[in-house]
Amino acid sequence: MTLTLDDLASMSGVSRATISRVLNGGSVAPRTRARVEAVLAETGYSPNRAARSLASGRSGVVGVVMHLEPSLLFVDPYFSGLLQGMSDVLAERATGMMLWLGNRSKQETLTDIQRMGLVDGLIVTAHWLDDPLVDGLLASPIPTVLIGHRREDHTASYVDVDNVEAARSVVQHLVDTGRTRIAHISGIPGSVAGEDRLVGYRVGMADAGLPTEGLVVTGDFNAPSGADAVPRLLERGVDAIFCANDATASGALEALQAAGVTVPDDVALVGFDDLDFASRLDPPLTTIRQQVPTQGAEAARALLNLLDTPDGGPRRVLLPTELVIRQSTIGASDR
Amino acid sequence: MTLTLDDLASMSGVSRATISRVLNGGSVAPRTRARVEAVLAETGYSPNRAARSLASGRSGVVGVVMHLEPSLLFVDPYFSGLLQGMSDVLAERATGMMLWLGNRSKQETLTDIQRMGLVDGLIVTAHWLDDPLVDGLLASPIPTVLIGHRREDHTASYVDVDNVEAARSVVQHLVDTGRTRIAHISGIPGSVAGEDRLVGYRVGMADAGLPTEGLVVTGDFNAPSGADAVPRLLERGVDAIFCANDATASGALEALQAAGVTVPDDVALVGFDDLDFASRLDPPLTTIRQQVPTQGAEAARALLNLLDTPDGGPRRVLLPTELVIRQSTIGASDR
DNA sequence: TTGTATGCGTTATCAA
DNA sequence: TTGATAACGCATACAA
Repeated sequence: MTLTLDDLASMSGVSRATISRVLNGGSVAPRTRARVEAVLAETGYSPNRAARSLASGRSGVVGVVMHLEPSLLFVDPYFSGLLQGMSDVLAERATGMMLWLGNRSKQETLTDIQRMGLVDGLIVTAHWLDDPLVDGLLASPIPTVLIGHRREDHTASYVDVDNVEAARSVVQHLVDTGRTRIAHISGIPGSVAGEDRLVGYRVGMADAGLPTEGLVVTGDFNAPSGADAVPRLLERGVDAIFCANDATASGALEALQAAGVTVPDDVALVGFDDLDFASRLDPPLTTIRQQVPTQGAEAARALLNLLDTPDGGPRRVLLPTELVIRQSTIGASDR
Repeated sequence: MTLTLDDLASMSGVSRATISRVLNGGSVAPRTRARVEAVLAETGYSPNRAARSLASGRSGVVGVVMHLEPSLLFVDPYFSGLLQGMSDVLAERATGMMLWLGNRSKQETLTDIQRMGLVDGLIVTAHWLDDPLVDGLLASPIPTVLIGHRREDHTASYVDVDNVEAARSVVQHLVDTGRTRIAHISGIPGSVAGEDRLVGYRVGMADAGLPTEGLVVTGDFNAPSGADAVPRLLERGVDAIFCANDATASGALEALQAAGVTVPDDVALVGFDDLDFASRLDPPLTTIRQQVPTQGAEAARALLNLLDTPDGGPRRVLLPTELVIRQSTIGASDR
């Protein structure tokens, strides 16, 4: 039952090459094409991937490298959102997707992918500014699109959200609602998101002519680091805290309330990510919403693009975000 | 720099065929093998996958199909646990893994996989007793291992946890601690886990000579369905509630406490899954722990096994579970 | 527009 | 134990 081009050729009275042209969109006379397509439909033929790869040098499969704790893959909606977006786009082009998770050493992952030799290109999550795995992948000849970016690298293709602009818009919102002592509990130093959001914060503060001395505390994207930072910030006198993500904000919120501070009356609070729980906090959290599936989709598109026209130079996409204003910054009384 | 067997052949002074034998474990004279392996190591040669697939008919890649509700994708550590277990085992055999998620129609997924034609076998999550996608996959010639099982099918290979025995052991624990009016808030009818756990409940009750009339309420694996069931069960007089999963139990717990019922003094409560939050409820929840990564690993092993010896008949693995006893059934006073 | 012929890099079947 | 050599199924340059 496994048909070959030769079978189809004899069935439709044309040569093998013509069938191939019909399949790959070559130029074929309309009548001939119709006849061949009829046979194609009738037989339900589907080409042998291996033979096609061998002859063409392309596999029709792209790799996705997510070097993270596998336990986070489905727990953190971020990664499943990315996968969702990617697979939608790739499916349109009948392109397969292979997934590498980060449960092995980086070097192993790298050689694995190269030895495997069955991907035409890669999409790689790059959440750390400095990551040997990513450096290795970029150095290899495999066309690669990053999700996140490399600060110093202007040759790599990437898709990222505009963390800087998002953070700046948070600060502006706080300034617009009358806050002046605006603190930032940062993400992990060395992480793309952490550093960019910090930069955006500084830009926003500078734009407003506000000081930042003593108002930045280093966090780690987790709730406890948010809670820890609160006492120090209260000592210094703040009327707003912008946290590097929602988890940090939830920890900060708990600590603020434990200290008898009212949000937002005494201190406004902002997160980043708009995870599910953000709207269910009390008060609901003002935060930044990212279109995560869109990020995955754009990365897939960028890669397909790169594969189609290898000489076109790097693709760089910076996606906008959305400020979601809730009661943690404006309260009921401001309305 | 892309080496072929011919290159290696001339470099090591043997024929192409001999190199291939060295690579694939054929019989080669020790001295010859040593010489070839030296060249292999020196050059860092790695075979062309497409050519290998074409000649051998095998791809060295297995597919993983997780056709689940997108909403579950975001909350359930179950799937990442499975992936983790699988990828560990597959990595040992240098076998690649392709992932299909459930964001497209079942029929599309099915034809996709077949047309793609580059997997040697499949691992498929089968959480519904009746699922056209799974039926289609089983009907196809691709060797397939299910996670979960088909009630009527005795030819399919599968890995599942022993839900029936687990549920029976829950009932026995409740009976052993003096409960007699034991209710069950079930999972979704038609789901493998829901139905098997219900069967185990009935078996346990029958073993203990206890009646079940009016004590089973249909739930849907979510917290609200647990909360909804509680008033009805309290009316009928119960001293224990076994919920089909932890989420249902958390809903039930809230409703019980809202009704002024003390857990476990008045009513004992049991869940299933031992998710993170189960131990953090008040009181901590007695539940069933599954070794999810083990399930994934066993599924991968079963599939590799099936690929190695296709005539060996179906592989069936039923994994044991562990009853985790906490204060929601024994309380502090029972100690 | 179509057909012919060759090559892609392995594996596997024969002989030697 | 080893070496020729024929598949494997398709894409593609070239010729017609």
